[in-house]
Amino acid sequence: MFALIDCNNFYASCERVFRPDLNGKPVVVLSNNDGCVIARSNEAKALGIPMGAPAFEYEKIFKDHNVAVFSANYTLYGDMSNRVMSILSEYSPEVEIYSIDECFLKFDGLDRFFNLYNYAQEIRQRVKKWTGIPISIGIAPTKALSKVANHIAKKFPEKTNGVYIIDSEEKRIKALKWLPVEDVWGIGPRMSERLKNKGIKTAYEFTQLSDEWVKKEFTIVGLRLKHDLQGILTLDLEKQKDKKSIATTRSFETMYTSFDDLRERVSTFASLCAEKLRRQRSVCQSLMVFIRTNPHRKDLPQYSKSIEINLPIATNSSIELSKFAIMGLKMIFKEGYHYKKAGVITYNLISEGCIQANLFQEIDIRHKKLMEAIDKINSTFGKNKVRFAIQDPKGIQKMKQEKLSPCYTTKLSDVITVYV
DNA sequence: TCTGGGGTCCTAGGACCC
DNA sequence: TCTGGGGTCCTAGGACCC
Repeated sequence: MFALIDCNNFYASCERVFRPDLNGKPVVVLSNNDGCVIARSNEAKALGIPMGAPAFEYEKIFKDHNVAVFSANYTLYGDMSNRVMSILSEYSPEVEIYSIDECFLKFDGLDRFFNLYNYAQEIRQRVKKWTGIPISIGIAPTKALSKVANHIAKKFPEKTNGVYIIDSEEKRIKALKWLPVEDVWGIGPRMSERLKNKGIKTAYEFTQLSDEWVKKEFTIVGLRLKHDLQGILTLDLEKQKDKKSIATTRSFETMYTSFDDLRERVSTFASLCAEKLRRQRSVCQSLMVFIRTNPHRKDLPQYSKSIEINLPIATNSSIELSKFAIMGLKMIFKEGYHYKKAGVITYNLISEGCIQANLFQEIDIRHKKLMEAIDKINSTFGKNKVRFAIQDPKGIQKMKQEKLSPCYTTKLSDVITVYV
């Protein structure tokens, strides 16, 4: 059996852990630049605030209903996620961390010794007690079905007490007949539209289609999903693998028109990518730089361009990546536009130990030591303590984050104070 | 005025090989 | 009358996830 554990309204719940006064009240978390709503407490959902809603369109609702609004605090969410995952890992040797707030556990043979429902309730209580984060658990013979079970647990919290198990054919069919096809994991807007055109409305009807048709229309991906939903074990736990691409992209709070401003951003993004590469001990062989104007500003001329660069020698040096990213920027930058977003994406990643030398260029071995020193200093004394002169010279805030909460769990000066 | 960021996998088709 | 057969690799684009 597989269990899918999912944190309820994760980012909103993280904020609430340290603000218990917000329990029972609507809470939303906004994306970078305080742009869109990316997490909502149940109370906020009940107010009709949709996922991805532009914040400025909902300001009145926020105000009228006293909604607690937060800027995304990824440092906090990342740390809380680690805490939750480490607790979950104690309940099974086979774990797949699927996203920041979701985790699959494999319960092989566990049902011979434990009552799975009680076992799952114990997990829920421990995670809640040790971290303050509420979770839901779905258990079923396959991954796709555990997703379905989780959906049910979340939809009917009173009836299920946050745990639902699909352990019989009757329950499987009942669940699939209840689940709208667009809510199936792996069926997105395109697929569900095509299914609806064919008259398919529920997950169950999807599983009644012929293998040939599903494969023809939705490739092997769709077919695997169909089988998994039928209870045929198709999707297994996946091992934590190195990332195949690493990106740093941002929208700006204001629009930039000068090359120098973009150069600062792009070199900072390249350095951030380099840091992430070093953390996973990878080097990249290629990078892409893109810049674009604000597509929502129909009144302004639009421009969007990207360029890919193959590096002569694979690297994770901030200096090298920054140099090539700026080189790319020079080739695509055009005067006269208001730029709103830029990014650097590194790909064709290989392991640090497998760098292929280049006949015409030597690897500067000094970079490796320098990067090690920089990473060490920054991890000991705090982010960005050492950075390149080209980056962020005045330390200007480049993102709108007006409602940022403290880093309660990762910064000593932000630790919560308790008055007795 | 104000609209996020970071990933994965699969396929078709072109270019190339012998 | 009437143009072989069997491969690999790469890339762009599309779909999906959170």
